[in-house]
Amino acid sequence: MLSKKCKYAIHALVYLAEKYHEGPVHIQEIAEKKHIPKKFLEAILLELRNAKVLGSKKGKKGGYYLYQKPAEVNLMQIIRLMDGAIALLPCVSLNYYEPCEECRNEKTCGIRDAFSKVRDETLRLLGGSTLDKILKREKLLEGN
Amino acid sequence: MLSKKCKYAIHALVYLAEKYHEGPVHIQEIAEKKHIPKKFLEAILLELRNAKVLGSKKGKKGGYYLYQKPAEVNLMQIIRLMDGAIALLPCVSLNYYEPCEECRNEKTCGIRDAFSKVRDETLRLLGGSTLDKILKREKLLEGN
DNA sequence: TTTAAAGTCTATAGATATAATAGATTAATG
DNA sequence: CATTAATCTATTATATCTATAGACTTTAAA
Repeated sequence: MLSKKCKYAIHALVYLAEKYHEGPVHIQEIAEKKHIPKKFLEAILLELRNAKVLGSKKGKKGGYYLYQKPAEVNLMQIIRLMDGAIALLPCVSLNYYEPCEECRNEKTCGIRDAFSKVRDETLRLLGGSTLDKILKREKLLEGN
Repeated sequence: MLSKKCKYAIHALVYLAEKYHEGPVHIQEIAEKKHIPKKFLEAILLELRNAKVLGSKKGKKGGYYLYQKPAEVNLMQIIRLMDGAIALLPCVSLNYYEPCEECRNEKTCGIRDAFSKVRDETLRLLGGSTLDKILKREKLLEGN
């Protein structure tokens, strides 16, 4: 399960993708529209900014904006930033690999195979899910 | 990420699948062979027993054994029992559904689609991964 | 140049979940 | 009936997640 932090991040980013051409958006506005605790959102947006996903501007007329194009930001990136590994086991994780304590020799472990496949499929699907696709889908669904 | 509890459960079950025709196996033995804290394993096996995945026998010559055949127990079941939902979002979970607080109307939420697909693929792969397949794979890998 | 608005940063509190342990009880075997 | 091993209840420890508080910094507009 994704953490709340991660869900908040996704929703905030979708909102900012919607406002992509409208300059910086206040934390306050995002928090209200997406029902996210403001102070918590603050920390999340800051993290996304440090990861160069968002840009920010201080002072009056300040706020946050997408630093990358909506077509260049996908769910895989966001989840990795917020929650870490996407794989279900550390021993099959690409970005957060750690050896398993239980299975002595990884080479003969019969469990890893299924989890590698799950990881591959998950990365494929989440990697292909960009902010602009999510936004297009919302527009489509709202149209009905 | 799976919890330790869940990983312990999988390893213990694979071990019991290996000993499928050898009668009850002591907790102590499983704990030692798989390097799992005995008391923690106790709780795990008990839960699997209550879920009718394992059977048990008390007293001398007692222990735990697979109640179902190794081909009938798969990773999907085990994970659901130990960790709950397999889906990454509660609003796309089949067994542990809960509405999302952030998105007001689920019908027009553009985020859910990718996560439904991830869920489907994950269930397919984990559901097909049975204890006997895992065991066969281990024998195969050890053979090389 | 002052002031208000808005992001930045550090610290921490509270809640929840995870992981592990202890001890008393019950059941089966020989 | 004594021994062995599972069962059950309770508790502790640790870690992570979620959220909040408050002081500081930057910017833009009055």
